[in-house]
Amino acid sequence: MAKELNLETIRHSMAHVMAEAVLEIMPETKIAIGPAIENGFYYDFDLPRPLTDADLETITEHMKAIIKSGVPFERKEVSRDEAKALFADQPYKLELIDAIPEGETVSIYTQGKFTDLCRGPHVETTKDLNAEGFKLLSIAGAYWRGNEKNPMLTRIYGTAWKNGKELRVYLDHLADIEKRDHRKLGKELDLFSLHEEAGPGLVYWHPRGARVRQAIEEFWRGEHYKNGYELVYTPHVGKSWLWETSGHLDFYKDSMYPKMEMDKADYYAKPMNCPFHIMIYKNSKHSYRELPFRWAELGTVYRYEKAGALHGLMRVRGFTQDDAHLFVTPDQMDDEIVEVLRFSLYMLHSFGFNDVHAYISTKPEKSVGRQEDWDAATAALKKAVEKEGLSYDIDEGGGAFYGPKIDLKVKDAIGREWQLSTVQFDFNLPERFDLTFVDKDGQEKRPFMIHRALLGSIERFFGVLIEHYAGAFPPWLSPDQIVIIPVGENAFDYSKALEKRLRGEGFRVAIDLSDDRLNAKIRNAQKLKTPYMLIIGEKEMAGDVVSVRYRNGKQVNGVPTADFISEVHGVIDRKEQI
RNA sequence: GCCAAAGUAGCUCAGUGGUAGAGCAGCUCACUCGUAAUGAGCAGGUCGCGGGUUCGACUCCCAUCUUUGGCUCCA
Repeated sequence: MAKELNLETIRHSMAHVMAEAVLEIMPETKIAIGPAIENGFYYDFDLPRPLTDADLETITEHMKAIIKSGVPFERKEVSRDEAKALFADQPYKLELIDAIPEGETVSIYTQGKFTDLCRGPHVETTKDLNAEGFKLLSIAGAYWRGNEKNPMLTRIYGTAWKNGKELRVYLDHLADIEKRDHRKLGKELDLFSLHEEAGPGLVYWHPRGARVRQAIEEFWRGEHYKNGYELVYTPHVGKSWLWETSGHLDFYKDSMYPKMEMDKADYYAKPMNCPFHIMIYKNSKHSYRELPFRWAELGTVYRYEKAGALHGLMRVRGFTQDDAHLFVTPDQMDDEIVEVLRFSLYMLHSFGFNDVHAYISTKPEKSVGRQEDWDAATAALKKAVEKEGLSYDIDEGGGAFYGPKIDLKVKDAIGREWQLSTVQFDFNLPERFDLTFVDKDGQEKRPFMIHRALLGSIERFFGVLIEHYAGAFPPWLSPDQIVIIPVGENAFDYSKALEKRLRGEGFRVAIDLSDDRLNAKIRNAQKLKTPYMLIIGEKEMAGDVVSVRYRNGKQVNGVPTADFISEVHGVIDRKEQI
């Protein structure tokens, strides 16, 4: 018996076993498709009634029995008509059979009493599956063939592994993901909240969350000045003229907050910052000598995301983009792209993301702009990515209609990918707003426009940071960098003076003057994941020293206060994690 | 928007067709404490919101809002 089994084959076979189990329980079920996916499998069903978690247990029991019965998976090639006869009472399968291209073999797999239309491959017998190596995870809705016009089927997700040990490792990983959930940590660490009664998808930054945001923004602004950007501020609303000209009203009206009527004009909350930066550009005539312009703004935008799409900080209706627009002459394009990319990587690394992968998206079928501009811009993107030595994939035809782009995805501490930076060419807006500059030859020419966001949205980026660090931010980002914990009341005055001294150093300092016992104070500081806890009692007061408890439990006693101060300055300046 | 589940105190959750309960947090009092929860007491809820059924609804039904898991979408 083949022992080197492919996980994908195991998972796909597991999906068939699940379908058999579901049919055993509810024979009138119509089956759709059941592929292997990353970490597991799913199968879509058209069921006679909704499922409950109890059903998952029953299905699991049936699956275990099928696995233990050790029946073989038998492949058979059949004609189209035979297949149709076999699946006469399975409408979804009939549709799939019709979709198989002429000339392609139609194959079916049978295990026990269950036969499925399937290309395979499968394990030899259900004995190759491990009854302890799988778990049904969730029930969800899914459109037949992924089209929202089609009926909604019930999808059961499961995970499957070679054995129970591998399954447990994966389930531990899922538990880790749950522990890092930014919505949970946001509450526990008192960072932010959302209020359904005040409007879904709108974020309230609490003082502790706002401190993190301020640290992010302060760094962001400083680096932008250093890198040749100018910072601008623009309004939050604008007349419909802006969005008619930009084309947003045509394409995205349904995703915009509805209009506000005022003085016989229609105003909209901005879903994008671009037209506003363009207004600044259009405020005067520009010479080639002035370009490039690099204008950045932490611009808050509003988009009416569908109710079901909202998710914590990751998908919201009001958010702040770390946006910038570059207006460049065609011959500045290559250098500017290289610089933007280098800057992006520097920023991502500063926040602790060192595993970055690039995705270049090229011209889609429907697009605006000249072919030679698309070619040049796409070539510039590729060159820049290669120059930075980034690994990349090309998504042919995946660009927006207005220009090619690079997206940067980072891997977090537990290997999940998040898309953060994006650099996009825009051949549309310069045309629509008739942007020009006067070139050397005295002719008016069209500048290139590049949109870019390094962090994406501050809200989402914050969510990613929370999950990446599991709430234990590096000191430069931590809401409280230091908490002072007096052992007893007689150390209160000294502790307050110390707090003042440390604040004077620019540190974010908290002090625990509650009447809790020392143990409880440490526990509370630990739960807030404060990087440095200073225990202050008789010994420390006597010698101008501090006893430092790090949040990892490490403890160093009797550190001269001045030494501690310079240690923390160093860690913050170098943006180190401790 | 679609499918499904959920909504009970600030948080985490129990509970029942006869108008609600715990732990933590909060407040008060006592203890003044040396490395992950000191003890006692008090207070806190029109059980998401609106209808209906019923002698009686937090519980059953309908509608609605929101949240969660997915699907679709994501300029």
